[in-house]
Amino acid sequence: MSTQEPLGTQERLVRSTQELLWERGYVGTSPKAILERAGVGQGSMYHHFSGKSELALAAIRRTAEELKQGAESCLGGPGSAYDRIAAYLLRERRVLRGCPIGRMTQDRDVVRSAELRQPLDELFGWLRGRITEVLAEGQRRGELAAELDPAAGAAAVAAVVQGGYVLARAADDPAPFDAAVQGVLALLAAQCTPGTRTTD
Amino acid sequence: MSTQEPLGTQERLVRSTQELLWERGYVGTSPKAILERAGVGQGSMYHHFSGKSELALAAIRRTAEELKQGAESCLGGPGSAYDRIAAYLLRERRVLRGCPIGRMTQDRDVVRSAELRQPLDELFGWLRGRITEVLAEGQRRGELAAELDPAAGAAAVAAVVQGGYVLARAADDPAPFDAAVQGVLALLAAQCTPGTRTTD
DNA sequence: GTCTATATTCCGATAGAC
DNA sequence: GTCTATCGGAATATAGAC
Repeated sequence: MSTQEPLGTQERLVRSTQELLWERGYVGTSPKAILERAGVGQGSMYHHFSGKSELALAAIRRTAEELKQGAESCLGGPGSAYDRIAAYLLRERRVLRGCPIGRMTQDRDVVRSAELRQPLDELFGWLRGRITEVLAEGQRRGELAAELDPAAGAAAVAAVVQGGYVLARAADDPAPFDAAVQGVLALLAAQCTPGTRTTD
Repeated sequence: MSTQEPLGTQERLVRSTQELLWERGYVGTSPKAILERAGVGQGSMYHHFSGKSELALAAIRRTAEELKQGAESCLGGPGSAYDRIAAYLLRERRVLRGCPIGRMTQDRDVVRSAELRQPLDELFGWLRGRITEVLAEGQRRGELAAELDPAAGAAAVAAVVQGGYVLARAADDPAPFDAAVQGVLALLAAQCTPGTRTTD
């Protein structure tokens, strides 16, 4: 279903910006670098976009949407609540690259702009809400202990992923990420009624 | 015990750099901004330091050492293992500012330099090890379930803090940080032998 | 729509006076 | 030790030809 025809100029600009924001952040990404990666001239960019920030907004929105789809494909899958959380946490990731959206929260110009921050807020808000739903559903089905606070548990799960990236990048090694994920999964497993886990 | 005499030029440069790295990151911090905040001329800076990266190294080392002392004052305190972890997690923080060291992991120039990354690696390595010790000690004392994996639990605890900052900054609201902390604390509490918690 | 000039400002560092 | 002057290059954008 993925189209194979050559990409338009505008599309190439957005994709180049997505990559560069991930690699270098907003402050570290120059229009010149975007143009070179996209293989277009300066005039093209300022024809389609008013400048760096508008282009970044398009790129951030696109990336956030992609992450949302990816997370939903795990969290909305089959299996018990634990299994779906585990599927999300154990998903293949290029850990040392970090989270392309989480990274933006460390960029001053992004967080200070209501417009640029909005997609981050929406993505993580959605994510915490979605995990909360999964946990609450697990409780209703009797899979998870009734004492568990779904919203707090969801925040912890989402935080472990984002913090795992930080620890891994500091160590230049994915191991701390994997350890953090195993840690929170083991804690969550202790809340499970026996026989409700497929994973592990 | 804190000295009150006016700070030397070198010291003012280091402290200004610490602040600016926290606020703007490495890429976003210019020598000019450092000089202005420190109230010194350009010549002074290049007299005491070879350039931006050497100054950043001094500032990062200093900040990492300060964070280590602060964490140790919680983790090395009195009480059960759970209490000490809780003291660390519930410590007063200016959440929306984020972690001054965790932030550096999102800075390309920092992570790519072995020298600049080293203090981050050391701090988070120490932190995970220290929390691991606390959890293992709790197990030996019979406070915590023997099934708990101390290293994995420690990684999860450290990750929740770093990820909590990310979620809070995305939302421009400390609430997700607090929720994540409560979430992981509740999961940890479920591993505790009754009567071993002072906190909560 | 896309290109090449050009403008202005800042970055990071060096030179050299005091 | 500290200051000001200066430098080569990059960042971000505008102007205007094609």
